[in-house]
Amino acid sequence: MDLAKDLRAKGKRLTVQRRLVLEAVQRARHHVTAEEVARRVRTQAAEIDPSTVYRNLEALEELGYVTHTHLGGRVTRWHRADTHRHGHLVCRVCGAEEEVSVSLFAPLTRRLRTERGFEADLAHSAVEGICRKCAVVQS
Amino acid sequence: MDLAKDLRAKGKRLTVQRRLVLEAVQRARHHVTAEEVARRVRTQAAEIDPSTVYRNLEALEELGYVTHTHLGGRVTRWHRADTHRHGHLVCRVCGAEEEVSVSLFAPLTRRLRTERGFEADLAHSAVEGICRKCAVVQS
DNA sequence: GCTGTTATCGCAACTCGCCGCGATAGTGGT
DNA sequence: ACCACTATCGCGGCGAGTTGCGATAACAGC
Repeated sequence: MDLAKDLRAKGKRLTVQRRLVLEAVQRARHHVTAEEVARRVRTQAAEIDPSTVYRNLEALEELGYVTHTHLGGRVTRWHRADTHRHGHLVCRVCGAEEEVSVSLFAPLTRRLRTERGFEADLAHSAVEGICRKCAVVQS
Repeated sequence: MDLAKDLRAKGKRLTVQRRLVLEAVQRARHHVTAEEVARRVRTQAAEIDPSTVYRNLEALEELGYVTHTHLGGRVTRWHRADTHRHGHLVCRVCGAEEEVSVSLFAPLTRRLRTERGFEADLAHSAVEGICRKCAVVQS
């Protein structure tokens, strides 16, 4: 697929900065914060402003290349859009993150759709709680 | 119940600022942001610093008087702790908020506990998605 | 290629939430 | 009442993320 052509078809342009931001997210093995993307990008090209990184992450999400997830409540993580969808469990005590299959959320999603007409995206926000390890310690 | 006595028993003090922050949250009909609390408080007492509001909300939460919920991912809302527990649905398109009974989350909570040993607090974070009204418009 | 249009960039400044520090003022003990 | 102790306060400043604006450069049309 031709990235430049795809972008142009949507009235967007392929800039050096945009390409580097996209590559940084795609190369990342796991989820990364915007700040991590900015750091990675700067090792490649001298002076790319943080605001440019934020704007490009937003633009690339709109175009369907990347997505973001809210972990905890304050932290936002970005990852490529073509990997399998999954939910997140975040421990409030130790901060550990676990991934869970979205199929676990399916019954709730279905119920919210039929009972409230609400199309939930449970993969977008993490589920906060206390993980097994910390639950033992606390009690 | 004697607020001052209750606080003292926990090694905390009852200051003017703390009382005003608590009252502001309790008087609020719905959930309020820290900034709204700060504004309400300032109409009562001249100069209360925003940082004082943040610290007091935190302290009051620790003491069990208030709780907070992450809506959307960026916004944090506070409310009194003695009302019934409930979950939140937030529409990504129009921003509308709906409350839902926590009982809807019970099956998922149970499943996460038995299968992953994870004690989820689904009332703490909002579920993002698209509400009935916006779903119709979009399609 | 050359040129006009305008998406995007870098910069500066701003907001929100948070933290460290010295000053202030609740609180328990005399 | 007064004093010592220390939780809490106001202030200044930091970090992440956002926004407005003039400058730059990607793209389309000739």
